[in-house]
Formats: sequence, structure tokens, C-alpha cells
Amino acid sequence: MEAALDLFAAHGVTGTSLQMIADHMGVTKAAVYHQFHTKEDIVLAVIGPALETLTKVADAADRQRAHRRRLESALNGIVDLIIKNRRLTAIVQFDPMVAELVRAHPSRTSIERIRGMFTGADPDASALVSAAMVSGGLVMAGIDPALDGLSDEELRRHLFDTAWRLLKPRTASLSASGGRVAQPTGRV
Amino acid sequence: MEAALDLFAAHGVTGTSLQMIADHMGVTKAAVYHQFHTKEDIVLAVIGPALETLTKVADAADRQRAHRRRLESALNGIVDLIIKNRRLTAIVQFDPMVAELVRAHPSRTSIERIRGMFTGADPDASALVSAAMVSGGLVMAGIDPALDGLSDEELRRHLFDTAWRLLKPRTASLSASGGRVAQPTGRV
DNA sequence: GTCTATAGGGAGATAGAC
DNA sequence: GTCTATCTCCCTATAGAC
Repeated sequence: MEAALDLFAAHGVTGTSLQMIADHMGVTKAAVYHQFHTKEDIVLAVIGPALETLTKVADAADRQRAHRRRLESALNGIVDLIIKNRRLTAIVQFDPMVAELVRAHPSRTSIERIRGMFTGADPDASALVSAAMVSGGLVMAGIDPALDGLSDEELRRHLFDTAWRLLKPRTASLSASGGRVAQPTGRV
Repeated sequence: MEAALDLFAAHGVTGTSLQMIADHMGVTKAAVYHQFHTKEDIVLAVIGPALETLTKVADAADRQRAHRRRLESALNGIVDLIIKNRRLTAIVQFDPMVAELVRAHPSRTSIERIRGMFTGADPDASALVSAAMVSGGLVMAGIDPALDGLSDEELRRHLFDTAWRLLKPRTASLSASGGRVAQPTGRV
């Protein structure tokens, strides 16, 4: 019964006790413990599928030869994942208990691979900051109450477009340069 | 002794007990309680100054007449605040207890005012998403371990530039349009 | 599989001596 | 202002009957 996702979304993982989960499904704590021996098991059951999707996204992107296609593929996969887990994302990212689980989870390397696609090889400071803002911004936008009115499709499109503006092979990027177009620099 | 900020930064607010704070400063819990009657008081003492700065940022920006200058002012203030609180920011944004405190704090309206400057008046979906990604992205970038190597000055400059690319009076913004420049639309 | 009951621990908070 | 001692509450987790 991972409809305990409701409670995680409402109160966070740490803020959700097994008692609350049990009450929510009309049974007792002990009944919950019979199926999941620890609280960790429950959390893993909830976030595991999303983490595994991360690896699939990284793998699919890696199969693209051209840098641009690889980046597109990764970004598409991430946006899709965030859209499909609009409620879940917040929890995964922020709860200290979850952070610990992610650190130990095999998907951790996939996260780093995707981040590497966002920055490009041998990134300068500007590329690092853009990648960080995109990674963080996508997550935060996915859970932003101000965007609740947008449909999944609308949000998906705008998230991709906005992220793409920051990640696509770069312009001169001086704040006053006003959008001059430049070819990709040598570095991927 | 708000050097309890160390512990908040390391373990989050909810993950930091008064016992830990007391141990960290070499006294007992009761001594802590003599100065701060509740845990809320401690948290407010830690995050209060930053929240008040938010209001100052919003006020200063509002004194700018031109839309562009107003946006510049607000963005500059926010980036500055994030730089000066690189450790603190994460906590403020994510802990459920802090979220509740912020909800009740007078600075809440300032946050909405600043968000309004980011979106512009009568924003379309694209403007909403950009503003959400900037707001979230700035916060996340400020705490991203991948950016630890950047100096405050470097990070400040790149955060501003990157955010500005998303917020400045807009281009056509189709993902394939490649940077055509357009005049600001009528709104704002 | 689900229950009642309980162990064992840590949390926030208070009382009162020094 | 800081201490010791203690209260109350809720948490995760387990034991054992049905």
C-alpha cells in the first residue's frame, strides 16, 4: 500500500510516523510492520521506481552519439520523470532520511552521469552553475504551488524549453549581450 | 549562540535536537531553554535576519520605476542574500517546521512580491515557469556541493547572469528558435 | 495477516536547587 | 544562568495470541 505516498507528500518522510500510515489505511502499526520490516523499506518501495527510472534515463541518453541528442534525451527523461512524480519529487530531494537512502542507492551514479551531461565535459564555472540551476530549478518547479494550475503537458513543455535555454550549446552569455548566437565551443 | 546554525546546516532543523545544540556549546538543555523558551524561538533567531532582508530587497526593488531596473534590483538582492547565506538557505527552504514558520512570518508577502517581479504582471505560463525555475534554481544552486569550489564573487556573478537569461524581457523562446531577440511584449 | 501489549529510547519542555 | 532531575509524549520496533 504505497498510498502512504499521500502522507509523505503532506508531511514529509520524517514527519510521517508508521502510526499515521497505519491509521490512514485502517490497520495497526504491527500490520504494517508485517509487510515492511522497517520504515526504510517503505520509503524505498515508494521512491525506488523513480530512482530506477533515473538509471534508465541515463542509459538511454548514453546511447545517443551526438552531444546535442544526448543532452536532449537526458533532459527529456528528467522532465518526464518530474512530471510523472510531481508530488513525490519534493520528498525525494529534501528529506534527510531519503538523502541518506539515495546516497546508498545504486542510482546515485546515474544522477552524477546525468549531471555530467548537463554540464558537458570539462565544464567552466558558468556551465556548472547552469547545470545546477537547471537540476534544482526543475525539481522546485515541479512542486511549485504557483504552477499547480498548469496541466502536465503544458508544464512539461515549458520546463523543457526553459531548461533548454540554459543548457543548449552556449551563447556568449554576458548579461548585456542580448542573445547573440555562437557556435558550440570545442568542449562538447 | 546561533552557532547552532552549524547543526541546522548539517542535520536540518527537525534533525537537530536541543540536546545536540546544548552539547555543541558545552552546556545543558535547560541552559538553552533559559534563553530561548521554545525550539521555535531558536529557529526564528537563526532565520529571522534573512527573512527581514527579503522585505528590504522587495522594498528597494519597488522604489525602482522602470520594470527592467526593478527586476534587476530584486534579482541582485536575492542573489546577494543567497550568497551571504549559502549554508542557511537549504534549511530555510526545505524543513517542514521552517516552512510553517515562514508561512506565519510577515516576510511571506515580500516573497510573493518578489515572485511577482520575476513573473511580471499578468504572466503567461512560460513566465510562471521561468520564475519558478529561477527562484528554485537559485536556492538549489546556492547549496549545491558541485559549486563549493566557486568563490562567492564568482558564484554571485554566474547566478545573476544565468537567472537574468531566463528573466530578462523575453525572446520568442521556442526551443529551436536559437536566440532571436524580441522587444518586451506589452505586459509587465 | 492482523491484533493487543509493551519494550526501549529520544524528543521538547518544566521544576527547583545553587 | 546553569545545573540535576523529571514529566509527558511519541517514535520505531518486537513478542506473542488469534
